[in-house]
Amino acid sequence: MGKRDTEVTGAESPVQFSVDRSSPVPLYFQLAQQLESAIENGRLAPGSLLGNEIELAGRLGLSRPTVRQAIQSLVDKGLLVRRRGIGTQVVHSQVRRPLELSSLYDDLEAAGQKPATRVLRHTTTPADAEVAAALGVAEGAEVVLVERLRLTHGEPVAHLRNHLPAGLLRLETADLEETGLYRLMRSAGITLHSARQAVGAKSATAEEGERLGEAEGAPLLTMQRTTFDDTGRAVEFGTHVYRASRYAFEFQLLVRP
Amino acid sequence: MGKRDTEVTGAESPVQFSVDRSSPVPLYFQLAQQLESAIENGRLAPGSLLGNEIELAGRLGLSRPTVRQAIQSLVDKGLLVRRRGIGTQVVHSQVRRPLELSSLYDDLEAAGQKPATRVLRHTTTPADAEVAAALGVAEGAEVVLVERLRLTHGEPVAHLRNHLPAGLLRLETADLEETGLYRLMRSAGITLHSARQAVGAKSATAEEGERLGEAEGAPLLTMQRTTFDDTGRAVEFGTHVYRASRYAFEFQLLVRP
DNA sequence: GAGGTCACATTGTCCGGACATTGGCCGGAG
DNA sequence: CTCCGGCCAATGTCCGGACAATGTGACCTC
Repeated sequence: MGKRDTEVTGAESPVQFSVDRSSPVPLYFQLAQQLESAIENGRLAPGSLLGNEIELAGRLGLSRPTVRQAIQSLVDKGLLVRRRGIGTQVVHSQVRRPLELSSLYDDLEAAGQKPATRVLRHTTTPADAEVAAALGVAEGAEVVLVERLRLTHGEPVAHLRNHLPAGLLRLETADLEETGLYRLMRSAGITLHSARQAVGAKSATAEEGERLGEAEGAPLLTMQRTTFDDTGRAVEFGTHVYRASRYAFEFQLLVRP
Repeated sequence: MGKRDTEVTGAESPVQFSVDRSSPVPLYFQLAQQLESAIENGRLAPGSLLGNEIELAGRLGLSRPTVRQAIQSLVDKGLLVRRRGIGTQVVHSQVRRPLELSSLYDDLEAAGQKPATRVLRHTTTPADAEVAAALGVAEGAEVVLVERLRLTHGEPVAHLRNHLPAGLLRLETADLEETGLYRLMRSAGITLHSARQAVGAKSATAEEGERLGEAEGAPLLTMQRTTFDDTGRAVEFGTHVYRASRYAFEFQLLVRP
């Protein structure tokens, strides 16, 4: 019950949308999802107009604010562009997902690389000045230190060194071997909010080369990251080193209007 | 005329807001700006509640949707966090600007580095397969090629190699020496929309070392970027190389909820 | 005293309407 | 033929209200 159908661009490929008022999913979200999938499937051709908001609302039995909210969420994602006096059209560029706060583990898994993790160290240690500043704890305070080697197909990809505030969550070495740190934090009820990153490059020292299977002096990609939860608390400080021959950061970014 | 004042957190430091209905600036935007500056100045303490939307609207003489729009824009920026049943509070982390589609020129200028540019090449050339694919033109089609050396304090920082579709804009070598490419494109009426980037590392070849003032084999940071305007057209394809000893990418990213 | 239950506060969702602003189209004037 | 002005379509802004969903805290019961 409570369904309404409609279409846009009545020309060649009429795309149908419908909302279910009995669903607990917000109406604007239902519409946004359907629009997004229609765009990804190509049922909504790139560059095509979306039809004016008022009529679209009328056909769906929704109000204009609700339709606008759905459209706006896709504009924020970069899938649509609004032009006053013209209409709303589908952006026709290869939009990958914009830069997310993703873990290396998820990145590799999404690429079908079957990541594996070897935990090299998992202890507590006094925070040095750098770690203390990043995590917002006193210098010398005990923090959790995790050092991991991330591999794909048995080959090392990166060396990950992370510091976490003590008592933030119960970390099990076995879990660390199984999945990524971010997933463990999320499933512990921590809401990741933002991160500050710095990406650079360096030459491998003898020790780093040994660890990663590269020659001394080989180019390495470095990343330092501090992650905050939604209360502003620093929940993680990481210093990571990637083999440049095996990994590069790829991402899409949008211009904030 | 048409001003209304109010405050939040009537406790110690009453923060005043006011909107000017005679201004052409949207009301929600006025409020958002005032909230943002209050947060940056610390007049709105990190972690403090913002007071409920209905009362805030009433005091300002605005409707709740308008107030919500202002708050929402700051939530999107990562400055505020909403919690249903609780209220809206100020995030208390050092929020720098999130990753923007900025040019190296702007980055350096913002850091007070007084960037200089030396144009090494500025011609047209047939597109090879890689450039043609990135720009969406036919292989062999004529495209504009610009090679620049970016310096600060007389020292090279990066070597920038850019390809642009022919006829996109009139590029003057003199302008390129004066400012960044993105600024020139924007002032030519091009609306930058999104970019796809890949960041990696490599060792300097003899030629690269020569150009950048580094030894052969020195670590370099590489970036490839394709930029699109709001119609989805590729407007620029760049292959850049940075001295790792002088430059690193720093940015903040937000979790998309 | 401990536990659960209920009221309250606050944000989330949604509606229907009104007017302003902008960009393109078309017709008329020069 | 060109240029200018006005009309039209579409999004932008704003209002006032209504009900739902969700944490918090106090109250009540056991």
